[in-house]
Amino acid sequence: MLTKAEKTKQFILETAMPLYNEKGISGVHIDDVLAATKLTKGCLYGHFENKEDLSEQVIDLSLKLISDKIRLAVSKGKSVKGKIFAFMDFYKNPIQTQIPGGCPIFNNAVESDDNYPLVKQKIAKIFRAGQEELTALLQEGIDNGEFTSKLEPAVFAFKMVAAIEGGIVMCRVMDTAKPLQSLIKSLKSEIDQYST
Amino acid sequence: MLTKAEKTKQFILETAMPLYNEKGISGVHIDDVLAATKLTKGCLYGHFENKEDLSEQVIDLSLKLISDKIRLAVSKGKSVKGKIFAFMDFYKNPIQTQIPGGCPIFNNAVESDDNYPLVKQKIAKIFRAGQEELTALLQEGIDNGEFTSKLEPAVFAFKMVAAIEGGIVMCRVMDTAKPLQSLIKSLKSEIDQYST
DNA sequence: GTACAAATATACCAAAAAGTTTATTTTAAA
DNA sequence: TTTAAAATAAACTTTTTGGTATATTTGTAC
Repeated sequence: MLTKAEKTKQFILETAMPLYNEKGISGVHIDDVLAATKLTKGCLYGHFENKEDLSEQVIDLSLKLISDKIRLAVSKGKSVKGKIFAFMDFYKNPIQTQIPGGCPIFNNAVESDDNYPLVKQKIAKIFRAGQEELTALLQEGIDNGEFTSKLEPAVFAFKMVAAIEGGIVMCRVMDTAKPLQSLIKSLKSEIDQYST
Repeated sequence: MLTKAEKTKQFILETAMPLYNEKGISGVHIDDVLAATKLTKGCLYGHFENKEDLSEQVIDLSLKLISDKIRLAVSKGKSVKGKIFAFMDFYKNPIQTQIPGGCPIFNNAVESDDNYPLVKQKIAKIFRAGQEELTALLQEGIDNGEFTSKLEPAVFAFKMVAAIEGGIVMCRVMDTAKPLQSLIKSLKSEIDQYST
């Protein structure tokens, strides 16, 4: 069981998470976190060394959370095609995202690439691992006969993730989920064309 | 001819542009702009009311600049297909972007969607106009017989922009241009499949 | 039930960042 | 060529933000 201190720390991290996802690292101030948690400075600094420490742990948590959820969603698919479709469906709603503010992987990617090399490296690792897993999954689909060998696993994996992540941002800005939903339909029908 | 004051203002805007594109609105400080321009506060505040004023004008300039460049690139295409390919090729290098730091439309989209409603609305307008133009262009290709009517203009327009913009971010974080280049190749071959 | 950990309240400090002021110097427009 | 505009230098103010300190209160683990 979690001790009071551990619970409070978790609470801070979870409460700060959407703030960071919405405002970005340089957009979040300690006072924002205090206001959101209704805790005092003394308490917060009892759990975190400084803002950098807090930021790092918040981001780590949001990245872990989203990664776990994606993996879980994908694992529910019965076939390779089912898993790929589950991946796409995971991103169906770009307005109400799992963590408010959009996809934390992508948001952090944009903010970190020129400013936070450590975060950037973490995101790069996630993207690379994700691409490898999706590529391997698609390859498995070819190997087990679900897809024709015309499907290029690495190319499709990249196109799918790039289009969905890009689509989320565009939809969020335009305040409509429709284009992303059409996009997912289109990606699915691409997959269907490669299906045997 | 531009007066000295106008030249200086332009110089400030142009010098600040890559800073804003790399660090974002909340990541840029007046001192950063002063350091980059080697001008003094007195001078800068002689040309801009405050940081908000500066930020707005810098962003407006970067959005105008990139929009103009895209339009120019597209206009060089001889056919509809040529224009679409020119659009894709415009984004061929995600590491060395037109304005250092990636695509300003997209960067601002990510930062503004939860924080800067005015910027968000400007970006939304650009996305909507861009989608309309690309959709119309693709429709023109169907109408003039370049493409088969199997091509869905609006869906493809969205997929193309979303995938390219998402691909830029992913490539920048992973420090490689290759996946985006493969993606563009793949989008071109999609177009070729719809070509008559 | 109490002792210790956790959190509060409050005040404070330091640094960063935004913005102002003014006297002086430079420079380019008329 | 001279005068008005533009830029500098430098000091200063204000506000915001991050962080510290401590005495006191609350709450919970044992």
